[in-house]
Amino acid sequence: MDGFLEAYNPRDYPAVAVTVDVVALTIRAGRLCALLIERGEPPFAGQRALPGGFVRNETLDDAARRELAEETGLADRVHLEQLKTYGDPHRDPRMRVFSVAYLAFAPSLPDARAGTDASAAYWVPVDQATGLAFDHDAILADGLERARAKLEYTPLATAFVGSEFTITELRQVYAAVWGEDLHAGNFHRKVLSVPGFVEGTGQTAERGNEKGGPRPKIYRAGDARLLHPALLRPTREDDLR
Amino acid sequence: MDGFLEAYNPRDYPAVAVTVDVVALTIRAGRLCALLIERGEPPFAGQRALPGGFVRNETLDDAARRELAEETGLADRVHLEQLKTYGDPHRDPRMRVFSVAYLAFAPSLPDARAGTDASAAYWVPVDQATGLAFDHDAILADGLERARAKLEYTPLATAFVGSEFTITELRQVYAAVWGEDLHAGNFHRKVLSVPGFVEGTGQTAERGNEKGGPRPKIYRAGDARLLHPALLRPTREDDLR
DNA sequence: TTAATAGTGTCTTTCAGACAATATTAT
DNA sequence: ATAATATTGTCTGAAAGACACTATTAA
Repeated sequence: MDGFLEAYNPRDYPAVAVTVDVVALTIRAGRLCALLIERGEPPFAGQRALPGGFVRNETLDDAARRELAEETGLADRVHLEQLKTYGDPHRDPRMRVFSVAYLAFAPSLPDARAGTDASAAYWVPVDQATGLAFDHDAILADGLERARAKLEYTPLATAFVGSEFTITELRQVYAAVWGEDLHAGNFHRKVLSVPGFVEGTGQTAERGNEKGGPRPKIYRAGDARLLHPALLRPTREDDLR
Repeated sequence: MDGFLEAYNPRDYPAVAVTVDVVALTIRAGRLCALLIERGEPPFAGQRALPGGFVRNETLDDAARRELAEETGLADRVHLEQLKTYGDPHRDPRMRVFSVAYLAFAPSLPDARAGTDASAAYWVPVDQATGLAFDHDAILADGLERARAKLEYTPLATAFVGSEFTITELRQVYAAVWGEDLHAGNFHRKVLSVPGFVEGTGQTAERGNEKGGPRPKIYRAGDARLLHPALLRPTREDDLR
């Protein structure tokens, strides 16, 4: 960082731009979905991409929150964290663009709306979110891996459900994000045994499951920031080497 | 990302710069140390800072590796990963500068050398690495927390030692990074029980410890990319809420 | 009545951590 | 000889995962 700025004249260098792109995830109908926009202009016109935009005179966090709000309306109640920065020289064919990617967890939301720039915005199941513009396939993949890992040792699964929820809803979040079913009984006991993960409301749901069964108890998110002990994914040997 | 670039003229916007800054960590004499440079020019002249520099026509990873090599000579055998990007509007008083921070783990190295820009470069114990220029105190703190967490579930402690090492050396890495001693017997058994963490060489050290004791066996890093089960830090209750 | 679910109980295996024991080596 | 260390052994309690069981509710 030293030296160059003293002699730095912006006009001497090729222009660079900095954007934020957001991997926004939610769960709809039991499936993990990502927010995508449809590009109206070249390059990649007509192709899908992650929502994002130019960073203005604001912090990076604020830029990400603003972009997300433009597409979803909702920026409160959404967990947002920085993911990674992508800056390969030719990731954008027009000029050098650095993209600071963010990861967002949203509860089930009304349909997305088109932002100011995008011609359309909608939630897409992540296994169908392929062929994205730029390097957005890779960004999405990194976001998914981060999300899967974060469910293990943080209570962020609660960011995918409403402020009040049942243990079964929470389990369905894990199942959707990890892509595999969890044993209902063991999951139930585990969640209740982790201090601060959830706290009871004393209330019970109006009805049981559509297919029958007792009315479940209703919980709120607790005050834990980390799960201890963690809720580990079933291990796949291949991931380790 | 959509829209603005079509109408984007660099001359219409305040210039921005993108740099990389590196949190390079090593262990010297049993203490965790960070690489710092001394700034020669204002702002923050004479103050210490993280090594870093302007991103050229190269990937971000390459930029970080180049900057690190300028200060340490050594870029091989160094683990390097992206940490986080810092872009608050006024983090640099002169202009808008986005810094992509990297985290590096190096084995014990010869003294650092001054890079092209810096007037001096040296390893400083992390508890004495305070009062840095810009927002580098915060970047260093984020890097340390990442390093501490990574030792738990990855074999990256081996990046701090030579290619051949003893279990005791590995334990001293954990002790230095986590800032607390570990029980020698339990640590020993634990490391050997995690598949792929270390593999024996069949060799034994020339001598035992200076103060006596048997000659320890010598190990190499194994092929695991993740530790399973993980080697968890002693829990501090406060960290959880 | 039937079938599915919420929630609890039990058992086995694994693992972390405390502590002890033994053999080996530098001084 | 002494003292420190490397390595292994033993024990206890926590926790994960498999499985079984009960009570409750929708259809």
